Amino acid sequence: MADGPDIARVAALIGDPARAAILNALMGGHALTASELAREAGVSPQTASGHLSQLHDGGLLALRKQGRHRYFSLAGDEVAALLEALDGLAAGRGHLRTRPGPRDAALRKARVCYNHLAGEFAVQMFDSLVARGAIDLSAGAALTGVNDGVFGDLGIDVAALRAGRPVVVRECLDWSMRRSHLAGSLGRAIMTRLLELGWARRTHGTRLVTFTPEGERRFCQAFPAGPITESACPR
Amino acid sequence: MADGPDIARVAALIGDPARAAILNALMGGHALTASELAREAGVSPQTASGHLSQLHDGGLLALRKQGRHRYFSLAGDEVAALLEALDGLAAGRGHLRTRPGPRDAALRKARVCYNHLAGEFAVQMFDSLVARGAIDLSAGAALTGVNDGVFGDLGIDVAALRAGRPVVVRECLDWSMRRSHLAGSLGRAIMTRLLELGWARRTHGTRLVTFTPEGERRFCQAFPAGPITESACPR
DNA sequence: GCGATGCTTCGCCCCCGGCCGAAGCGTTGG
DNA sequence: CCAACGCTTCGGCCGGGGGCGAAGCATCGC
Repeated sequence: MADGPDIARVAALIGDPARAAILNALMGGHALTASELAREAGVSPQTASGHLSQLHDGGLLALRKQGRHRYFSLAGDEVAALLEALDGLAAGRGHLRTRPGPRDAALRKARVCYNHLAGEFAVQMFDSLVARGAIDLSAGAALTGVNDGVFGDLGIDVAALRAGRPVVVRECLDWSMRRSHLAGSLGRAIMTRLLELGWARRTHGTRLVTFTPEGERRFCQAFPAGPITESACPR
Repeated sequence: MADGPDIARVAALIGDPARAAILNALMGGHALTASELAREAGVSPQTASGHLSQLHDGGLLALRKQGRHRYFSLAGDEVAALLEALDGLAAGRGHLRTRPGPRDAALRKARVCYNHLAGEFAVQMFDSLVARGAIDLSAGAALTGVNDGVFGDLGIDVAALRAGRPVVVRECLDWSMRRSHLAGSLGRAIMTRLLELGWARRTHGTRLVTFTPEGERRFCQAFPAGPITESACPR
């Protein structure tokens, strides 16, 4: 009667409050040390250490030793995508840890999802890229040649990305919107550039991403919303 | 420190072996009674009853009382999609309950995902529909007008589907392939027709879907693979 | 070398939660 | 009405696993 992969093992890993808090903290994209994660989860360093090795053994976390520190991060895009999906389902079922407030609304607009952008802005960007034919979805997400120089204008070397890794573009189901946004190495590169260009800033220790007025204008210019989509941008 | 939905609650629900077995059984799409699910999970009826109320309270299961039976089914597409995503991650991390065998390969080709088709065939169908412009992904998945009469030929009344429910088309990330396949009420309708037309049959108590030689031919004719996609069909 | 810091391992406590036996409740069928 | 059946609730058992204190290893700075 038991066919298919062992769901329970993975789900049980995420199912502990302390471990879930750790994973949630790592959704911010920054690699964090064991002690930082312990603080984040509200448990002692020993306890956190145990949780971290479980998550590592389970394949959910990547580990990089550096001096006397051990930096943990999510094991990859798929893990982040799964956590987003869980977020979505939990939110839809009313399982909230905090009451929805203004902070929540800001998160829906723009936030970090591991290493790329999520939220209304991210969905608009994804749609815009698809609409202009930069991304082809007819046989899995793939980069086409056409992009009207968007990536070049942003200062992103697409050729270098292609060379670097096989998977450049990947879909990730957004938590708040129920739509795909851009993940993969391209998504990562864009997020990086948005911060470098000063269009948006991150709030430390949070997944929150705040666009400057100027940055928002530029963003909407680079990734215009289609006629159907309700725009995340003013006017 | 706690922002966002309560992931742990949902994950913990799935994280128990008995409950995971129950959910897995319900991925077959059929509504099952409490005792059937108890047998499926290998626990006593009392124990199963407890698990079932937890899953129901948690919003993962839908319940329909009928006489002295209680029929349980998955609460919706999103739950099925989450379970598929978990399957994928677990498989990728080598968390398998059974050794991969011929049965496994058959599951990768075609299987049921709650109420719609999944596997290579399903991905090919999705790609084919996108390529011919029947589904528009530029702003979330939506049905266009164009469909070259495919749906009509299959005996599916698209207008009636539109009227019935708001969401007609939805993406679901495939477990074995890492690509989207078609869910939503349209996906459900197509699955139903495939069985009614006798193109494919289900193996009882499994998620397995087997196409007849004739059915496979017809299917590939109705949903031809693009030039890029490696075809699930012979030749 | 020494101590401080970051992290892990060990040992133990303890509680949460899965599990089943027995009993209770509702429905069906005679 | 009673018996059979499906399912749930209650009570108690028990194991797994999270939690921390204390000690053990590494690494860094001096």
